[in-house]
Amino acid sequence: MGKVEVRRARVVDAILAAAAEVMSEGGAASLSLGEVARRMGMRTPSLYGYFGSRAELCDEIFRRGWLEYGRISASIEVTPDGELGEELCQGLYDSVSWANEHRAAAELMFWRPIPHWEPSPAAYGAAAEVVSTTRGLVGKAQSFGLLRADADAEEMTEVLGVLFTGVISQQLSNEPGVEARSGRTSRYASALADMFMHRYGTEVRSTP
Amino acid sequence: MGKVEVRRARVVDAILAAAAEVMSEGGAASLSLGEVARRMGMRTPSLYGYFGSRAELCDEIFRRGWLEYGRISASIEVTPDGELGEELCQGLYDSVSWANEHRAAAELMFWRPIPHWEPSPAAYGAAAEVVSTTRGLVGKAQSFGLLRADADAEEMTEVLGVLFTGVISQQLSNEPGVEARSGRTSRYASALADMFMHRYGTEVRSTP
DNA sequence: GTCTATATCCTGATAGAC
DNA sequence: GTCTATCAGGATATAGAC
Repeated sequence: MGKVEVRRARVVDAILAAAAEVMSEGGAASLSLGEVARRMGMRTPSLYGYFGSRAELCDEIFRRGWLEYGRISASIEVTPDGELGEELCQGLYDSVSWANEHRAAAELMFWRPIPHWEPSPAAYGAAAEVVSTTRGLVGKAQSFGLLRADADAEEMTEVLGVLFTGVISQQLSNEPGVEARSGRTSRYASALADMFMHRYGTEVRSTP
Repeated sequence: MGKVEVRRARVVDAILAAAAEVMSEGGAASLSLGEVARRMGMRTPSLYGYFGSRAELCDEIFRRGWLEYGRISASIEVTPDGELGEELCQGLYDSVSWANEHRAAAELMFWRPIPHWEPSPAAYGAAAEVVSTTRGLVGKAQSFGLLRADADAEEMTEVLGVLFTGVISQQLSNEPGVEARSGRTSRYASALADMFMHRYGTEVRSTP
């Protein structure tokens, strides 16, 4: 990659960061190119040298958001003798924390806050990849005997999707910015993980 | 209530209906008073005779939304010999259907799509009431022996909140308008209900 | 109660000079 | 690449006549 491309990529990063900052403050729909340019010390038309439109900018935030969020999913360690329930609980916490710290991306990823905008098929691919990764982890857990072999892997993946979407949505709408471990999440994260493992796990565990 | 009040209430209803229509089409944040007035055959300033501001209009849609949605929660029948799992599954379907048919209200209720708007404390009371109703149903189910008496009622209520928020969010963001029974919801509604009952129910049931 | 007229400010996007 | 200038339109909200 040549020097110009590096420099260009850096400007793109800066634009995305400024845009995310604006959206985090006033909600995703409050994104305005004028405000982004202002914070960067540029004029609005200059932004069009890097993005074709406001929608393309949203697309890129959405795409990178799923890319980064995917690392959280992937960081759930599935090992033969690990405590899957605790890993899952940790994953819920991490997701909520991530959504707090990346509100702009999270709103675009889990809601549909921008009038007349929806992610392009290309951007949507990044989201699909995360689902696919999750599906892989479920299969792995099954092969290790941590999750019931007779349960439908697709079903478990969908159920996990609902749980993660649920906690993130509640966090963003009810107490944005409140740290996961001190907020409402702490009241149900472990309960959700327990419930999932109780239904789909193989271990018989005592329940209070 | 005098004739003028009746007439006034009817106009208020019509404004709310028009506003909901606009928001349903382009997303909640696409609400514009000009467009509302246009559809009603009025001028924008006339709306200010009924609502003090755009925010107040959102507040009222939010408040009425929770009021109406509360009827779905309340319609989950908890009877001593009823099948609670099936009632819960039906409740999930009904919620998704309701969210589809009342997209404007649902977006305001479960997301935070309008820049710089958040529900007033008064409007939020309607939401709290629904949680309280749910909590009551959980207690009732416990007293009937349908849910474990040794489980925390608050915890179960919170868990249910996450499940309902999760399915509604996924519906609104992934396939708005698609009927619940023919969409993705059909792939996990019963699985979620099963999972909840498996963990918190008293019956021992065979699981495939 | 509803209107016209207006204040004030914002938006995304483009043309073309430098 | 970035700028100035501008287009064409939108928004919420208010003042005051009828």
